[in-house]
Amino acid sequence: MSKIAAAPTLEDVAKKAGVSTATVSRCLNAPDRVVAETRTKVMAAVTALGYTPNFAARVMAAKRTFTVGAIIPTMENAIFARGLQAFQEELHARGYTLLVASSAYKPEVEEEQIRALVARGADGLLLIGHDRAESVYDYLERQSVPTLVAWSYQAKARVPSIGFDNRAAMRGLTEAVIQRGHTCIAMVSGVCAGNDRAALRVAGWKDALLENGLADSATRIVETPYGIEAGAAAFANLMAGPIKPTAIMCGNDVLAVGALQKAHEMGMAVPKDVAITGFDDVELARIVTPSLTTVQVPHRDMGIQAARALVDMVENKRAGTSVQLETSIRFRASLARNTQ
Amino acid sequence: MSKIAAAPTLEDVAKKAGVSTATVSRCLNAPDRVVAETRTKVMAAVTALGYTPNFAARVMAAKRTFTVGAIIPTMENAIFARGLQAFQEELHARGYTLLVASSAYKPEVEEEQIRALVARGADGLLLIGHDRAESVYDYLERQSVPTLVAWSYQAKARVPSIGFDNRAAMRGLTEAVIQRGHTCIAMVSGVCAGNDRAALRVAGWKDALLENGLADSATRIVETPYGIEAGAAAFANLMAGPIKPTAIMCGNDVLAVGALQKAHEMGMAVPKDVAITGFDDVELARIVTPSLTTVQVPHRDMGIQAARALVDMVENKRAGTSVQLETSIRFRASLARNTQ
DNA sequence: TGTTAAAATGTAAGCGCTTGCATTGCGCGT
DNA sequence: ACGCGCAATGCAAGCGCTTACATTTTAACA
Repeated sequence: MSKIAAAPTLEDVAKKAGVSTATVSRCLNAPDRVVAETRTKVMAAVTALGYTPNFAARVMAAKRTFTVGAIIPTMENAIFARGLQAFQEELHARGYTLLVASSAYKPEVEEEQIRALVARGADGLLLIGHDRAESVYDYLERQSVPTLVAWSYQAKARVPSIGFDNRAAMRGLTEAVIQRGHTCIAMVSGVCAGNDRAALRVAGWKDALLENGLADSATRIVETPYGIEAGAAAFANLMAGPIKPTAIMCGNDVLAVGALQKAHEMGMAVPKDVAITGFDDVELARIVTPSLTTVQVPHRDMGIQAARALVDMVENKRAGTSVQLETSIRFRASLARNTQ
Repeated sequence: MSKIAAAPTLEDVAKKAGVSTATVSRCLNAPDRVVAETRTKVMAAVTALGYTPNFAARVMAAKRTFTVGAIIPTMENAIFARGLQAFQEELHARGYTLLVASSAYKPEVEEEQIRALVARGADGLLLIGHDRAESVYDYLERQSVPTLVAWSYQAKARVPSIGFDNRAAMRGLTEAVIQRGHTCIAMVSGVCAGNDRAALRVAGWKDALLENGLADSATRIVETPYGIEAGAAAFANLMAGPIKPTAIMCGNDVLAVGALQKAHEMGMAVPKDVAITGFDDVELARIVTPSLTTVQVPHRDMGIQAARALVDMVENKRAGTSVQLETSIRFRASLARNTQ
């Protein structure tokens, strides 16, 4: 008659190995503080019982989880995947586990996720972008959870960040478009509220337009939620007016792909009839036809540096310093070499 | 002089509200067991202190986490994203949190992740596909963690599954290709070891070939890791021989997109020179040019049903029953309507 | 061989919460 | 006005682990 087999505990292992629970614990966490012979006995008991330490108990006792949390706006598309992958690999190499949650671009969901991750004892947190309620930062401070921002660099922000200058990057790309002879340059932006990346990209686009005397272009902007369909709709919207832009710059690659699709559907040739650009350089940008001119972001490098910085903040209780990374433009088929 | 503000605990709240910790706990977990006046006091204290319950402590005491874990082979591409999204939405609606980990298609990583999730107290687990070491199932049984498999349906398997018949689906698609007049039909498969979906898709492809007297085609198969590049290389590989297949069927859409790219690069027209098919019907399949003929999988439905089934298993300690879902073929441009 | 310090191990006090059970307080019937 | 039953609250025992401190063992030295 087998009794209900509750998962074995440290104590079970200790009993089986004929030692104290403290010794078993040390065996697992600091093997060199235990003599080889004992260690062997204990390990045998662990294996025999199929013991797995209870994480919650360990956390409670040790007040460390070796877990860091990341909250990203979306998992549906690959924008954050590559960087996050690198982040998690680097974390893993340093003995940390990554927990990921997604906020669906909703501030209130993000806040909920932050609390969930903190409650779960995350030793540190990675957030995307700076733009969120001050109260969130207050909370994080009170809970003293080291926090780092990625995908956006802002020197004077409340928490350190590892990222790039979204504004300058977008300005650079816009200048390139202008150089190609375009004068009517519209923009499809993601939702800017609560999203500094989106807002800064719009700002960069405007910067370039104004500097080049294209102020009238600067009103031709549509803001739309994230998604291919949304990008398509926005494109149609911009093309509906009497004056059709000759270039459509999108706040991210996903929107740009939508625009590309819609252009195709509407029988407009890209880049002949209209040039289209994206931002992020996700894998998709190379795959679509025509391939997409976009801003290349150092995803992996960002992920790795973020991991290092965050672990440093966690382990040495240091404040953490911001790092600005460089972006570059990837010229591809969706923007003509020369319009004129 | 402010002392180091440790995060507030239940006791702090209790003290501030002038009640016992038990009352505060009940306020949070069973508000109706506490009289309104007290509840107000307690809630005020909670807010004032910015209290967040310590999850680990709660888990230890209650032995329930209201968390379920899912381990998917990859996050890099969208194959599992849609289904997982639905899974998590349904879970959320039922008061559960989803923790996701990815195994990079490596069995040993998967096992590690399973242990990590179990140690973290996951009340239930969602795994992709049935094919893994028996010892893993032994472990799960001993820890008595309800487990469900998705993306593959196998009635006689050790744990219940919500999925579809990969073999029959692939056979159906292959038959459609044969009907189009193709006789030299090669396959690019994902790695089959430890991946029943991949293996079953290959089996389905072979079934159709053999039934239609195309046995010689059945040797024209390349197995390759997951990824667009890998798909491209596999395509080139298959086209390198003296006899060029007129149709290339891929084990998933990502490989198919790679094949598509390579065909383009090699100057082969799709579907005129070579037809290409995928499997999964991810968003990408509609976006590439030409769009991809593929097997549509009921991602969202699968996710929702999986969530319901798993929660049922967790809450009612029921064994859980398997459900088979239907797939259908999405005919698109990459497979000619009629070759002859 | 006796001392003593260092190494190995054991003891037991929590970590912050939930919950069974004991206690208190209240409204009601008589 | 009294006792009853039930609702509201408090008390305190863990949950499984880590770790400071106490104790025992070992080994090294005179």
